[in-house]
Amino acid sequence: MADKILLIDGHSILNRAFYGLPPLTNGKGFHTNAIYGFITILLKTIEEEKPSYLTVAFDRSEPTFRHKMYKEYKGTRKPMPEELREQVPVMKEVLQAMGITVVEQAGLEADDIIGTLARRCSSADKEVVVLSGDKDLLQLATDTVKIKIPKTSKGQTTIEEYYAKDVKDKYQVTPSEFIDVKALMGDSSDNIPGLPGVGEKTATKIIATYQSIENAYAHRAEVKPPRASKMLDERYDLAVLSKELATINVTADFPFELEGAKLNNIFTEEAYVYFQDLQFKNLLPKFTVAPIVNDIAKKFRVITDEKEIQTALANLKNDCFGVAYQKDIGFAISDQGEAFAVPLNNPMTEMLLLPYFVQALSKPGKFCAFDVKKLLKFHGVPRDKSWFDVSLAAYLLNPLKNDYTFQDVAQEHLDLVIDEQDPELLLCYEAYTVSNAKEILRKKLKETQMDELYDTVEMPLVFTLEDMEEAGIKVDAITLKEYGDKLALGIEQLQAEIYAETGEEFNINSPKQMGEILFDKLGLPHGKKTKTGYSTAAGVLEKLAPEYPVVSKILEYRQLAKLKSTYADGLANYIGSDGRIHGTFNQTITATGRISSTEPNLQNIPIRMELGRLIRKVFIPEPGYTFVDADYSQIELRILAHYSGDEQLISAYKEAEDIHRLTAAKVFHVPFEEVTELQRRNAKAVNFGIVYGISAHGLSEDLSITRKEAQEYIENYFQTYPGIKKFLDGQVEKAKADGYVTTLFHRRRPVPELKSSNFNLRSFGERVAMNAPIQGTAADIMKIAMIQVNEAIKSAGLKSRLLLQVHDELLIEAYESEVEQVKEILHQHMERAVTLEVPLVIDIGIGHNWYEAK
DNA sequence: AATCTCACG
DNA sequence: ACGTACGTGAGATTA
Repeated sequence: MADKILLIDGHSILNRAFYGLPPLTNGKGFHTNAIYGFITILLKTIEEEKPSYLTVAFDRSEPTFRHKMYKEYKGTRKPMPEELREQVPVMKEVLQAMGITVVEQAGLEADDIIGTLARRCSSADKEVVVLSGDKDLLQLATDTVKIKIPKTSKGQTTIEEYYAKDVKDKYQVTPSEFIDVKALMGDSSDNIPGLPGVGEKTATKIIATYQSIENAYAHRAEVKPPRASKMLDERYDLAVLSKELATINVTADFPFELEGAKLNNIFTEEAYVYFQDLQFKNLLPKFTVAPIVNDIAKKFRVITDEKEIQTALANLKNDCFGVAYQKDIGFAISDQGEAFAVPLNNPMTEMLLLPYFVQALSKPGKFCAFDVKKLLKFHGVPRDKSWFDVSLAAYLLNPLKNDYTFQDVAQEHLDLVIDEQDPELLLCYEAYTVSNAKEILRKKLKETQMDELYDTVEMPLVFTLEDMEEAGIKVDAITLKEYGDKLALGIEQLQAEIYAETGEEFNINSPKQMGEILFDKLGLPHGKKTKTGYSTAAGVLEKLAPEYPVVSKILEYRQLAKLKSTYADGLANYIGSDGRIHGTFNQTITATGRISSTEPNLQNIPIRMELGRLIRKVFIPEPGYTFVDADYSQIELRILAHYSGDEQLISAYKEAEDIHRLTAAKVFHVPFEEVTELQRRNAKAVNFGIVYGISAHGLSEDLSITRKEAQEYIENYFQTYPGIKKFLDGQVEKAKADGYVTTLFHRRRPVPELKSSNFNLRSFGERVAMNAPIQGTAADIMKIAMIQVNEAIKSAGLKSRLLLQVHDELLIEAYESEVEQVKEILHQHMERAVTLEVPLVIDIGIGHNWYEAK
């Protein structure tokens, strides 16, 4: 069989991959989706075709002859999005690292290179396969030149294959006639003018009949329809030019050595480095050559003998240890570049193993770990020593990641790729990574001015959160059950009524079924559509409720169903044997620096609606204790007032004036005393909107007013408080210039969206830049307050305990005789956590359950 | 696994 | 001409 050569149209495949895949980035924020898609399709095609030679052709960035021609007609092309542009040079480097020849030539487009190579190779008796995303290349098809075009439909990629006869079958014309068809119909994306009024159908018919533009012109009088006949006669010049533009040059002059394109092993060491950097983890196993000699693992040991464990522990040097513990696996300790693991196995049970772990942690010295809070849960692990939590440092340096793993830290900060399957060695790697990453992370924290934030806020907070998780909150299981039963009754009742009124039994929890019943069957006017069907969101249904009583019942059903599934039933599952719920507070989740709460989420317990709010009655203190609840009054607006330096706002807060009323008076130009309820409510919404990064659309949606009115509110607001406008604009400017914004305590929030070519994403980035410093500073202040409140309670030897944080609120289970002292501590440390231009104020509530206390 | 909906600050 | 308020987590349905 003749040798086969595969020719790839680089830009068109890269383009397809870019638009066909969701945005992917490596840890450094570099986009990788186009390269990934290209490599995937490249591997698939090599697998299918098994070519002996391979070449990828790219356009050069300089304008080519044909580009110059279009410019006279259509101006410039749409620019390539930045997210794709940055991938092009790297794509070429990756191909070169894989030993694949890349051809690009000034003055030639990739099409011309491929056309010429296809012609030369098939003359040299080679089989030729062309891979392109562009069907223009079909003009190159012959009996021995095959064109492959990937097509994506319904998420499935299939590759269509065309020899000359397949082109004829599908398009009714031969490959060379295909040029004339395209020339007649034109192609706006390629800036080929074509003949006005001639589309695909007409063009195909003309060429199928006359074989070429020239022959059609010779018979122009007979050409049908008359419109085309006329155009051919009058604008033949346009047709000729179009044909020139549409024709791929197959006789271009450029050097090419076939032997240089020989396809060898593409999984080279050089390529491995690129794949690591791009984080194509699933492709790494394809590399069979041991790419990088990894001698770190040589320093790892697995110890099972108890005597040896003793010896290893005794031999630890006292400086800085890395420690790791994995449930059901064991623990590992790293010391000065070495590491050993003590696995859990028969006969080493957890009971026997834990004391060794605690013994190791009780040695003098400093300790690094990936999740210190988790380690503190083990009985006997000392807290009063120097801990360094690597996950927190990694989070501060980039708070946008979905999860934090020590493998990612090793790759990003130590340039070490860990591809280890053995669980015990993996544990050694973790211990090794955390001990070795400490210094570099400290250095980076210092460089970003976040070392103080780390040392005085994030790291100490670990202990506060662990105290809170250990304390848990008592829940009255019996009352919770009764509450659930009551909801179940209501749900049953409403369900029956909804079925009766719609005349059908369906799953009310299914938005799909509900949409069909409401909008198709009953013909109610539908509002927004989602990508899968009608929207049945509360906002849409509320607009219909006054006119259609059944919709109100659906809304009520939804409310009850939510309360039952998420809260009544949901919370019951988390009540422990001590009658308390011990949730988890997460410190490395949010982009802004807030903490989050999971398993269960205790930060979204209902309060806004009375029926939901009742559930707070099941959260109760121990006998002899009382709840003391403290929340910051308008902390975000106060931070905004501080940042803006606006004298009116600052003095209003100093005088404890009603800020929403003041805003209403200014924005609506009425005397302070004459502000109506509605005006105050609207002004409050504007104040909220400002904190979120105001947009006229968002505000109009929230207030059910027109965009124009919302725009006027906003303009009046900025006129009233010019300092706020200046501050918000400044944040957006800073984010554009630096790529991030910061809080009062130097916490960073990167804003990569501002670089996007997508308008919506960019607008989102602007709102983020305005909101993050405010929300983040509030989070910082609350964290500082929590640490201080918790410490003050403990150092005063009180029995009272901090239980929950809900962003601007702290809940304390206070021993009854300590209530006054606790209130004093809360005032002291929450209101004085930081000194701003405006006072910080808290409101305190007291009660025998959370409902009463708030 | 993705989508929709809805609970909170 | 476009389309969203900022930040979260959980349950139910559907693909």
